[in-house]
Amino acid sequence: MSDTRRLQVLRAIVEDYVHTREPVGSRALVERHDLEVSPATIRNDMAHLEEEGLIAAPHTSAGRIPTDLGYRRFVDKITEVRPLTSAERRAMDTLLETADDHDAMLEHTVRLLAMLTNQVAVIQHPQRSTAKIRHIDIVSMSSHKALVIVILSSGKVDQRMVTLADAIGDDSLHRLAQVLSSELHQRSISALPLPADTLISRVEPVLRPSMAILAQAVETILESSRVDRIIMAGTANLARSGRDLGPSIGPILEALEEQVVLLRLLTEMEQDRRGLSIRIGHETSHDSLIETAVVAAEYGSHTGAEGAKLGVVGPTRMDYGSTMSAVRAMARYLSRILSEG
Amino acid sequence: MSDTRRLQVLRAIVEDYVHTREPVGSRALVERHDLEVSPATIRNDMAHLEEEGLIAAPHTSAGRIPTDLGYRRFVDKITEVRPLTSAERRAMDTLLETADDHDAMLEHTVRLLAMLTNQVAVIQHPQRSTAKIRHIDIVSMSSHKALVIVILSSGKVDQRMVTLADAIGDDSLHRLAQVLSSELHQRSISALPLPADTLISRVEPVLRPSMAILAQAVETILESSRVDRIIMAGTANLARSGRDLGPSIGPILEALEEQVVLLRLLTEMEQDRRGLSIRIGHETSHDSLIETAVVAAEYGSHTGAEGAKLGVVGPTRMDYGSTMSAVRAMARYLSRILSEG
DNA sequence: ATTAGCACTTGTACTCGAAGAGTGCCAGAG
DNA sequence: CTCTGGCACTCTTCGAGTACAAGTGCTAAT
Repeated sequence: MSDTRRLQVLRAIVEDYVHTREPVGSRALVERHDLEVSPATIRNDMAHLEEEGLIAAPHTSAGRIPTDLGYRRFVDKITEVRPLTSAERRAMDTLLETADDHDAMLEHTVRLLAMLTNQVAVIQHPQRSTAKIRHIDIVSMSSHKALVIVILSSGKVDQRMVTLADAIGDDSLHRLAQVLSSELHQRSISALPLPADTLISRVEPVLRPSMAILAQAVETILESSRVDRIIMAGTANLARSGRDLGPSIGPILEALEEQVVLLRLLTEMEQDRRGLSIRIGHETSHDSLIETAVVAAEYGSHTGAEGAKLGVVGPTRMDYGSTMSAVRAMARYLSRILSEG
Repeated sequence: MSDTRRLQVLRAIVEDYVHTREPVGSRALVERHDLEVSPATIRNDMAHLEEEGLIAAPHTSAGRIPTDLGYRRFVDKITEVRPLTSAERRAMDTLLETADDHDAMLEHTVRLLAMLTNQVAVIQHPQRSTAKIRHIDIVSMSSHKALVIVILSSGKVDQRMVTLADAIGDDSLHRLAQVLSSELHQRSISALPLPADTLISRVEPVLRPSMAILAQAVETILESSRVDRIIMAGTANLARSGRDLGPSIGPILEALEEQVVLLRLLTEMEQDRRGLSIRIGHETSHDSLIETAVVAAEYGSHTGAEGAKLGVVGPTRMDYGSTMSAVRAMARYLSRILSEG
């Protein structure tokens, strides 16, 4: 019992099925690949593979298609990550030039990834739990309204409008900003709650009510800045591969729009030795995603923030080789740019 | 020839078809609506309506369905905008409470609109051509890197990372920010290019190369802040109404992701007397949207910025009455909040 | 202007049968 | 023990044929 040939057969089945989207039979298998044995032999191997739960036959008289488990083994044992083509390299370099601010960077990245893989691409905003406060600004918008702006070490800027207790002049506002900024400088955004009492005691009594409001606003900003968000691109690609995705792509789109689900999934996925995290079919443990696979990789990990991921969501019947390489390359590329910037 | 009855018939056809998604025949028509004439009479009317191009028969022996033109007349002559239900009112009020910053506001709005209408909702970032610069900040990120932050009168905050010509201390950076901020204060963002020479002459020679870079950065920020963007929600709803949208929703999703198309469409749509802009089918003059209709309304127009729109994109076979009312109510509501904030 | 009746058209649903694809198993050869 | 050829069997797919239902357009009568 040639064990290596069985793997070959599995590989051939996955590749053919990914290519043709049709169940693949023993005859076609020996013809398309140069396995130098007869169809009957292949049939025996296929029977074994079926026993192992790696492939399945939709009908008695149809060929076999890989199961989730089959894809899993294919990915684990067989797939080699393909190097990027020069066209893909070039696309990434163009990305660098058009990189504007932090958010635009992520957006361009996710779009490019969607284009490269022809699938839905997602990217997590970097978790900034290790980020620090770099600066705080307050800008008067009208007599009682002001905009509180918090700048983090990661380069991210968050803002929030507040209504002050009293009409406050620009000078006092400036004073308040200075106190906030110097008191909280370099404070980790995960160190909550803020020392509101200290902050308040640092300013003249007349400013104290407003300072309380401002401190509260900063705290709110920090809290919501720890909430992860996901940017998505290429949902149109879902429709194109709709044939693979069961009856309707509606539930999938819903799951994707419901960022919470995807976020949790991305977070709990662990990287394998190749630096990739892959979930296939039921492994996503989410019913709507039962016919999809997620391929993700961490990026920016050496900048201190840990665990932000990017990846793609596609049908389980996808070209894992090129998807994996695209995702990994993208993650590395983005990491490099972020650490340079 | 009772002309008013023909309109009644058209209305009935549209309503039935929207409701049942099936071609509607003369018999069903007289039964479901209490037109007190016989099917034969209705048939005569239908023949007239067909001549006018308002309805069409998919097959000789099927009922009639409205054409784009039919929907158009229905919308123009017949539909009355329905008042909101109390549940909808309540949902909008909840929205107010969760309104955080400017962007979150728009995002919540578009999500709510998607939920209310069960369709894809879109909202244009307000065109800020009339917005003014309120404040400019510069925050040092590392020895040569700094973050330029521009705060606009609309409350929007834009930022951009720059690499300075020389290592510059916090004091000098602060000085540069002060010059920029005071020189450009209240300047309209559409007044480009900036008076770079004046700005540069205001600082000591040693800072001038960096000032040139900063001025350039501010200009870039202003330029890109004039570029409109679209936020979208509810794409999953597209899939659910997929039956109405022809062979595949792929091209539609693509058109929506391609924001440029939608942006131009929204911009050139003109409001009717009811404060609504509607394009039906071919009126969108975009092939991928041939089976969709766009219902939009301007918001925030009395705050000075003109022409920002929000709306929904759905199948031509939609419930125009409630969609129109939801869109209009949402636009008014958002306008009110924006003018208060 | 409206109505009743009727012939005509056409899509839909269903059945039947033939064709094609692929398997599983068995017996035999290396 | 592994591989192979052969063969019966199963099951889906596809086309043709047919009956049926829905709905129209027309004509003649009111």
